[in-house]
Amino acid sequence: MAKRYEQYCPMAHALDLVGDRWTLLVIRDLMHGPKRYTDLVERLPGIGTNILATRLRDLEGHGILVRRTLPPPAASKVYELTDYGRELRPAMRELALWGARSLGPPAEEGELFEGWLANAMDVVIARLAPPGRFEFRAGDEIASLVDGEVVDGPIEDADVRVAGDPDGIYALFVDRCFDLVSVEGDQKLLEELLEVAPARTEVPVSA
Amino acid sequence: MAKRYEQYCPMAHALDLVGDRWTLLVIRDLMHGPKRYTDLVERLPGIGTNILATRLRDLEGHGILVRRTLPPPAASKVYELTDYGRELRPAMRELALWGARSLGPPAEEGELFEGWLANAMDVVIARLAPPGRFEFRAGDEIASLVDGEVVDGPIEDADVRVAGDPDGIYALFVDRCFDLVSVEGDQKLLEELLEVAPARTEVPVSA
DNA sequence: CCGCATCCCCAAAGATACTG
DNA sequence: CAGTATCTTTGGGGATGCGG
Repeated sequence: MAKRYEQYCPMAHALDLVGDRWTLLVIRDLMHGPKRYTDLVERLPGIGTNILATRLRDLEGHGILVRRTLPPPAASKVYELTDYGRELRPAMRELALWGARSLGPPAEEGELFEGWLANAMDVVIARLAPPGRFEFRAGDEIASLVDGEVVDGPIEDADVRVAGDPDGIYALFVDRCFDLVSVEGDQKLLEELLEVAPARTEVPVSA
Repeated sequence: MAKRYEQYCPMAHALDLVGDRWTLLVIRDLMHGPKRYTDLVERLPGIGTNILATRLRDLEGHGILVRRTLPPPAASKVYELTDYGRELRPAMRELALWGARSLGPPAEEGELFEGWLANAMDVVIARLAPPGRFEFRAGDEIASLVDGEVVDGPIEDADVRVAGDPDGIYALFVDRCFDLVSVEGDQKLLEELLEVAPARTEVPVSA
């Protein structure tokens, strides 16, 4: 995993650090907080344990994450982004925002892995979200937004709670269609939130 | 090059489109205008012609670039980004900006390939550049900035012309040190331009 | 269980040669 | 010039094993 691209270019250099297969997805999963090895395996279908181990070692070597042992009685190891690693957020968000344009609603159940809702919300709405406490449920997934920050799982004292299936949540965010979800709480605030979601745009080929 | 990551996530989807090795570098080289096949080979040291051919075919299939035949007498084929492809610019810029933080000055001559200066300038200064016409020479490379837009090669009627070797240009941009370059024209304007360059920041590991 | 290391196999990448 | 064809090498995916 040493240098691949032997040219003087900031982007080539960035790709030397985080351009390997799976690497950005590992970082994505660590963006919302530290995770254990097996948590990462769950969220990265098909990764192969050796690859994950290699990626984690490389990322640690580059100062992008650190390996930490939780205090007893937990005493398990977690991987956590450094500040340097967290500073990849703007780049990842722009990339995901571009990707979101040609990503339709979830096609098969099999595509949905733990954390998908939080990841999607982080891209679509977390940038300019108005202050407030929002909780979203799409099937089994629950993710929340607290003053512009995405957090995994449910929250207390939500201003708005939205529930639906994945398609319904998709329709809500992308088309601002409320027909397939149930909303509880301050609907005005929800509408305000959806204002900040990027508008749907045409792409040449949806593949 | 079909789908690699089988999960519902905007970033995973983006990486399915442009996450293959070399792909973002190909797009980077097309950002400043259409290029021929062999132009790309020159700018991508070590790519292997078959890989480039594959990447170009995939990118065309995804609507990110088009293959165009120039009108006679040139009649050669060029690859050109579509609007959809050009919209990757913000993502690429953020990524390169992050990469620039741990990229030192050029170490060996062998790292410098055609277009490196334009690529670097695009990242470092083109975002918020003040209006004006700037021309930079670093060794053999010449790139210019016209009202915030990077163009390859020299320009007429430059407000400022800067010349030096790669290290000197690096010192100018990163440390705002004028000692290793020669400046001709409106130095005040140049200083104003350098204001927009991101400040040097510490990174945990420079590797 | 969790956190990997090992092994096997195949697919993709690098290098080179060659052709329309 | 713009690729294709071929060959070799490297790296990834999947299963399994194994110490803590």
